[in-house]
Amino acid sequence: MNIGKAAKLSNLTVKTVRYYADIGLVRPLKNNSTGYRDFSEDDLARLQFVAKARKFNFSIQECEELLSLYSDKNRSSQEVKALTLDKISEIDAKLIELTDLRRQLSFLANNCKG
Amino acid sequence: MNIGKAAKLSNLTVKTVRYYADIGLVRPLKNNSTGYRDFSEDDLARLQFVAKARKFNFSIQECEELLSLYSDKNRSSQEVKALTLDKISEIDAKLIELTDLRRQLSFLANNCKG
DNA sequence: TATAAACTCTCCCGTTAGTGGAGTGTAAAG
DNA sequence: CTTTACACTCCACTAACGGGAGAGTTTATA
Repeated sequence: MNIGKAAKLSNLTVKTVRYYADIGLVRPLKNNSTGYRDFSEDDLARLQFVAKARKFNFSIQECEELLSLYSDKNRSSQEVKALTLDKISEIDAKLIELTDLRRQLSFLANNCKG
Repeated sequence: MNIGKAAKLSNLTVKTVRYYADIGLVRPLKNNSTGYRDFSEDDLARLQFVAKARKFNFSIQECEELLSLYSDKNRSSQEVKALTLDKISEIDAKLIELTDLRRQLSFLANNCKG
């Protein structure tokens, strides 16, 4: 699929998708005559995953680590599992903090006469 | 308190705190003779709040809006309440997405022989 | 079939939210 | 009293994009 469709389906801008292709986060085929990028379903899945993870300040490098869980055959499964569990506990910490942030704001809203 | 303590208590780096002071997010007093910044408890509270909110990609501008809920007397309380409720629903959306991200990773970990 | 609209490309500069380091002054501990 | 820790300014650099120019491509429409 073309970049516009890939962007739409992953909730990213065309600019961002192009950037991700430039840094090798996805590697779409390139049409030799037109130069248009051609994104596969796998590319799309990666984009969708990154779009989510980036929202929570996982850096692009961390996204790459997480993506490698899907595809990298060079890692031992112990290593993969350990890394995954690690990221899950990071997410759990974020969930707690986010809930706390919500509580703070709720408190504000409730104590507001408006 | 000095910048080092403020940084430690807010889980930010000294550099970041200095940056926040530069852009006026906090306005510590300045010792005339030494040039050292002097952070109040209120400054600290602001720093702690921003430290949390920034983790979830609220921009600095949004952080300022949220901080104004605490202190800005020029806003009507309706306006304040509306803004707060708005941010709370953003947080709720983030909570859902984050939970979904966790689910995806858990699935990976469970299906991993490691 | 012409042509306009919509999409794509590369290139380059701008922005946000910082980080790193040099060079220098200040405070505290031995 | 001097070493160590902490503070300051200033400048350059980074990550992760966004804006827009200038040019080619594809699709819809007249």
